[in-house]
Amino acid sequence: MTTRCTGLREQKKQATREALREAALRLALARGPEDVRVDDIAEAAGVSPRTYNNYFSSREQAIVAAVTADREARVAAAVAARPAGVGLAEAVVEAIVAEYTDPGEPARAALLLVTTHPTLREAFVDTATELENPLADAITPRLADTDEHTARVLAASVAAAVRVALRRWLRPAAPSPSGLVVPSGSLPDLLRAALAPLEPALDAAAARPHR
Amino acid sequence: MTTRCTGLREQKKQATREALREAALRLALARGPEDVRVDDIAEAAGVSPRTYNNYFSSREQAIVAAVTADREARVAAAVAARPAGVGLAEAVVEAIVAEYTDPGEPARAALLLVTTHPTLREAFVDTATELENPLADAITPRLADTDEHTARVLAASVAAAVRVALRRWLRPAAPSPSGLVVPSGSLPDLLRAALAPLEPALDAAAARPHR
DNA sequence: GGATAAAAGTGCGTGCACGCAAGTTTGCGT
DNA sequence: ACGCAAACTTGCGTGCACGCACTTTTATCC
Repeated sequence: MTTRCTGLREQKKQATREALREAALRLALARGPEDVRVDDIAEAAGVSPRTYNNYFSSREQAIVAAVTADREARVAAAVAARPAGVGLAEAVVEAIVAEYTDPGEPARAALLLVTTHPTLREAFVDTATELENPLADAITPRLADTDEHTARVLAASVAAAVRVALRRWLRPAAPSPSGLVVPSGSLPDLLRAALAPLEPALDAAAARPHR
Repeated sequence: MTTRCTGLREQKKQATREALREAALRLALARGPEDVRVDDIAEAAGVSPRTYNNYFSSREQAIVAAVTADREARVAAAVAARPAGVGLAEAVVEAIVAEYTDPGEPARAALLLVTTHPTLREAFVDTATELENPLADAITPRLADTDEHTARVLAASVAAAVRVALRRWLRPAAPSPSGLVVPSGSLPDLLRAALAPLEPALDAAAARPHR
């Protein structure tokens, strides 16, 4: 055993993880998220309750994971896939926006469930934190000095900005002091707006500034 | 009741909060953090265990709060206090570095306790998140367009960078692939290094770029 | 191919976070 | 000065996260 377990082992692990995610989401959609016990999820997935806890450290995490799937990996892959010529900021922003745009009909109901329930909202926002590591790995080779730590800081900042955007998106139209209620625009717009302030930092650290 | 409760009420609340912090730290220093029960902290502070939970949502949070006190407010105040002429990036960096430098002897033992124990380390790192709101309020008036949301993003990014620096500081000399172990320098240096990549973003958004 | 080590699953016990519905204190209006 | 409403405290009950020790499964090495 050195670095990679490509065998049946990892395969089964992903299978149970997905079974748990799916079971959690299905039950939450059926009875509402508050009336789902951990034991129910475990039983529906065919594992022990203790095993459930080896995969997810909170009930909400399991439900939300069914919606977010492995978004982090896809974002990281998308950033890595962009040609080296394009600016780092643009690459990151587009990768994230693409990943967070409406995934189509099936997930619609699940997303409504998540956005409706406050506890799930917070868990959903927190999933953006998991972007940090994959994103750091993806942007490291694009930096001027291939500095591990700079990449970490930038990735963490991007993740933080995404969280801000998500919170704003989920905040149901806070009344402004001027009396107007801003209807908090579409998620892609909010993401672009939240990431815009970070673009100078990203391009300043990038290998070849985009102009 | 409008906005401020300046009376005896708020005063007592802060008193119990401090009593809980102090009790938690004292007990943790005495027996080690693992052997401190929530009931003990509550009893030592003279409140019910349930009340303890109204102030802190985890045991670690109470212990760590004794070390961090109300650091967030001081950082925000320090940023607000810097003259308007100086660059935003410099103001923020100096305020944070100043706040995270060695506070002197008394807290030394407590900090050792926190850095020693893994569970407390994580809680300690997480306290940096609380910088977000006060910091956002402090930098809002210094922006070119007094945009609430830009300030939020920048503050969240700064907080994220601080967390990265703290994690790196607490990481006990990870062995590098080249065989060398880097002794992970002093905290002020790490903070400056972590915040450096964000400086372009901060100064780009600032009211008057510092040069 | 069987022995052996690593890893995942499981049962149990403990401490804890938190909702809820009282009881108690504080502050304000008249 | 009195009383009322809001804020804080408390006890209780429930579900849950997680450490620990143990069993079962999987991968590797001779």
